[in-house]
Amino acid sequence: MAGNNAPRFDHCKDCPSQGQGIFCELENLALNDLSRQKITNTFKKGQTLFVEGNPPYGLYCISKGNVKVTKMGADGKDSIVRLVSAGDVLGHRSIFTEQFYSATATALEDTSVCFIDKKYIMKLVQSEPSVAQNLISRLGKDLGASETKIASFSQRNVFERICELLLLLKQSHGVEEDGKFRLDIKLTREEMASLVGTATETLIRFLSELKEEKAIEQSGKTMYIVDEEKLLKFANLSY
Amino acid sequence: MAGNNAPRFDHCKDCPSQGQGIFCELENLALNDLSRQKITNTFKKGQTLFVEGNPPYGLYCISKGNVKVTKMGADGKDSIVRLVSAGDVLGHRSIFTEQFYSATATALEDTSVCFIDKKYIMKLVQSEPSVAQNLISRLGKDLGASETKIASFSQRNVFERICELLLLLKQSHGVEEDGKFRLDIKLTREEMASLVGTATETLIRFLSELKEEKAIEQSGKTMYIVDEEKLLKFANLSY
DNA sequence: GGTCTTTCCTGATTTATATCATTTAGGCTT
DNA sequence: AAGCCTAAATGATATAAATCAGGAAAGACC
Repeated sequence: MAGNNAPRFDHCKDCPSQGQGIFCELENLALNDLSRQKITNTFKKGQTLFVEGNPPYGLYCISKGNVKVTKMGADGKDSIVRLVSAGDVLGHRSIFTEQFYSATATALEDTSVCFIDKKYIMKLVQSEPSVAQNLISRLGKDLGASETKIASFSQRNVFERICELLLLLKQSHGVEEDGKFRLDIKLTREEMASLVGTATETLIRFLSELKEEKAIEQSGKTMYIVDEEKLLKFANLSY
Repeated sequence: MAGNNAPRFDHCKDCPSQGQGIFCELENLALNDLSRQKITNTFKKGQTLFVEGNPPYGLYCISKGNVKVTKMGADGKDSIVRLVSAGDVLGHRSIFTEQFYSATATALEDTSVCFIDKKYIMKLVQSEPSVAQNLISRLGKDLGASETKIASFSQRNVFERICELLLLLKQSHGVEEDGKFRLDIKLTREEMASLVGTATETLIRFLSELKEEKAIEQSGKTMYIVDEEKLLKFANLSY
C-alpha cells in the first residue's frame, strides 16, 4: 500500500522473531496495536542504539543484523558482555530496574530494529501476562549465559575459552554449508578477543593454531567451524 | 497459637525482605494465600538448597542467612557466580527458562528459607502483574551485576577485582561499627578467591597488602572495611 | 588441656598471557 | 591498478598470577 520510499511500518506478525519473540502469544488485536505503536529504525555498522549512562527510552527488538553490548573500561578498553541477534530483545534489562543504561549497544552490521516506547512496554507487561513471562524467561536465559561466562573466566584458560566461544557462535550463528558451518556474524579479531577477555594477539595466535589443527577454516572475512568434536575436546566441554 | 515445637508458619508480612521483596505490592488477601502456600525451611551451613543439573521445584525466598550460588568446573573446582542474602529470591532464573538448575545453591551459614511451589509462583506471575514486574526487575539487576563482573574480569587485574569485591561486600553486608564497616557475611579465603576468580594464595597475599595499607582490618574471622576511599582508588572505581 | 584437622599465611619457582615491535595481507578509494 | 589504511599475523620479551611447598594459627573434638 505504501509508496516505495515511504517509511516502512511492517506488521509485527512478519517479524523474524516469530516463534521465539516475547510478543508471540499476543492476540491479533493486541498485536495490531503493538504494530502501530512501534517504530522501525535502521542502524549502519558502528552506529549506537543506546549509550552507557543514558536513561532508557524503551525496548528494542532486533529484526535484522547483530548487535554487540559493551561496557566501558577505565582506560577506554571496552568489553563485549553480550551479543544480540535478530529475534532478540535489547534494552529490556534497564527499563525495569530503573537504572541508566549500564552498557552501550552498537550495530555490528547494518541492522533493522523495532523500537517500543518505555511507557507502552510497561503497560503491556501489566496487561499481558505472556509478555511478562517471556521477558522473565529471556532475562533468565541471559543471566544463565552470563553466569556461565563468569565461571569460564575462573575455570578455563584462554585457549579453552576461545574454543567455547567458537562453539557458542556455531550454535547461535552457524549456517551449514557442505559439511562446514559458516559463522553468520561479522566480528573482528579485536571483538572476538574482547568476548573471551584476552589480548587480540593472543586470540589470533590460538586461532592460527586451530586452523593448523583443521578445527576451523577461514576464507576472506568469514569463518567456518570444520571440526566441532575437536573444539569440544579442546574446550573441555561436553554439551 | 502454635505450640513451641510445632512447625512455624510465619506470615509473609513479617518477612525481613519487606520493602524490597517481590511480593510487597500484593493485597492482603493474596499475601495471606501466599503465606499459607509457602513452606519455611532451615538449612545448616554447607547444606544445599538445590543442586546443579536437577529440575527446579520452585522459588526460594531467603529470610535469614547468606547463600552462595556455584557452578561446577571440569576438574571439580567450583566458582561462585552469585551471592544471595536475606530478602533476596533464589531459583527464579531456572523456573521460567524451563531449564534444569545451572548452578548449586549452598548455605554459607545457618539460613531460613521460604519455599514457594513452582506451580503457585507461575500462577502468581500470571495473575499479579506486580510480582511479574518485580521478578523482571530482580533478574535485570542480577544480570547487570553479572555483566559488570564479566567486564571486571577483562578489564581489571586481580588486585583491583579484590578491592572491588570488598567494596561490593561493604555495600551489601557492611554494618557500621565505630567508624569501620564490619562485613556481616562469613566467607573463607577460598570462597573470596572464587568470587574474584583467582588462586587462594594470591587473594591472601593481596589481603595482607591491604591490611598493611590500613584499608581493611581483621579480628578473628570477621573483616572490617576501614578506608573505603583507598579501596576505591586501588580498584580504579568511582562509584 | 591436648591432639587433630582445617584454614590461613608466606616464600620460591614456573608458566600462561600481556605487551611491545614488525611484517604481511586485505579492503577501499581514487 | 596503484596506493593507502586498517586489520591480521608472527616474533621476542616482560610480567602478573598460578603452582608448589612448608609452616603457623585457629577451630573442632575428645
